[in-house]
Amino acid sequence: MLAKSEQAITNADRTFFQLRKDIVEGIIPAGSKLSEMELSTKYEVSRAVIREAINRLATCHLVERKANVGARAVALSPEGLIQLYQVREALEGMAARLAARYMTDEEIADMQALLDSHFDKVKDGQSYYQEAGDVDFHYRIVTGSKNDHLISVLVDGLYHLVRMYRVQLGMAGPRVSTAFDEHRHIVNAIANRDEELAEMLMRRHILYSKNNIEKKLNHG
Amino acid sequence: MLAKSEQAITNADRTFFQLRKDIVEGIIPAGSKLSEMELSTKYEVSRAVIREAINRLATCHLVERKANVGARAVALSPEGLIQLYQVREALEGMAARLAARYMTDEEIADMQALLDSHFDKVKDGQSYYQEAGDVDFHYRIVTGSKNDHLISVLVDGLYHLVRMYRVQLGMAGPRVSTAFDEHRHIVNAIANRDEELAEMLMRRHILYSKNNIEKKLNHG
DNA sequence: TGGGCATATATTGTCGACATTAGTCATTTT
DNA sequence: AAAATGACTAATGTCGACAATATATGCCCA
Repeated sequence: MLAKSEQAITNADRTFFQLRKDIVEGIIPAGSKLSEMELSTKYEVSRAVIREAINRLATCHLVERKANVGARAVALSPEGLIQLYQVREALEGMAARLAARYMTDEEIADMQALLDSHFDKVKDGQSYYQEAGDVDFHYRIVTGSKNDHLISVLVDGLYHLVRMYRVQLGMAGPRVSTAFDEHRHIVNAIANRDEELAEMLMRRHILYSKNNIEKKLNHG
Repeated sequence: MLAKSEQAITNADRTFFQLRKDIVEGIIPAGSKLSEMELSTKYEVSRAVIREAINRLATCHLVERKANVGARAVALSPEGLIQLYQVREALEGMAARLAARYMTDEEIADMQALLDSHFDKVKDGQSYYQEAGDVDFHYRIVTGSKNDHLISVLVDGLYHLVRMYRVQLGMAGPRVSTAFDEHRHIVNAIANRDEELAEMLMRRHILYSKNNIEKKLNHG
């Protein structure tokens, strides 16, 4: 996996992570109401802690809050998925461009080595590539942009929503080997310091990925 | 001005808006510490309300919070400005593309009328165009994208940081008439439903705008 | 005299109780 | 009978006090 170095210090941190996990994985059903009282007994913390956790989730767009009414876990919808991937395309495209500009030669070499190890696994027929490897790859590109805003919006925000769609729609799909080739091409563009191509390839990659999930959403 | 329909319901809302304004406008100096006790007496609300407001500001990247230590207003830096505009370029470029796809003919006509009225003012030598008109223009494009994530990240997040840089670096600069022409070209591309061109022109527009502020930051 | 450790203080994190608001249901009035 | 109004209930919003943590101060020891 990847070390997101997101370690909980305070109780509110722990509760926030736990709540986020439960929403992303559907333990708390999408669209359901989040009662502060109920959750405070369930997670064995005070209401203030729950409130802070919910507030943080609201800024991640994982829950929607209305004043004096309460908060609900987000509902999944085709429109939401499309909008999500539109933003991903823009931001990760820019991330790839900046990665081609700012990543060190060493970081690029590491990423190439990572892809090689993924290739071995894919070759052996292990197809858990998508969930772990894909995330790892995109994570490295994004952090390689060296842009704190980009990193924050994607890693702290959108990626959890993406995972929520993937988990709750039961993604494991094909597109493993084809996605692998796309990753390889993107890394090559970055290694060549070709910003233009890196951005373009990443945008295409995201578009294909969106179409893939979209297909499942309409059929399943 | 523009009606952001951001109306305060609760005390935490009011305090959040007030605090945000004071940070953006430099009344609370950039980089200074935000003491919860101190602010609770100053704004005449309880610490819980201040805490919630600060938490919200943290997600806007207007303050940085460390557990058990406290929060500080963000510091302005050349790197921060560059990173900010890198994200703007990606997101607003995509917003222009989506606006060309999704805006209604009526919305486009309204925007053209808006530009006409701006043109009259610029022609008369009124140069408060940048602050009010520019914001209004970009706001319409972003909302025209019909993408909630895009709207939220830009309007609730980045734009306040952009304004913070502008205000605290004393922007009023030239680039009024040239920016106006750029706006006109972007609207034309949207009216022609030319997504590709709309995105490209918007990205160029943001780049020029960044270079303009960057120059001031290095000289002033 | 300089560095490390223990104490002291001030700030943040957490909690339970109270105030206020939204939503519901029954009652009343036209 | 339908709509409006009023009280009731259950949730969120707000508060002040207590607990836990980090920083500063001063003491002790090498």
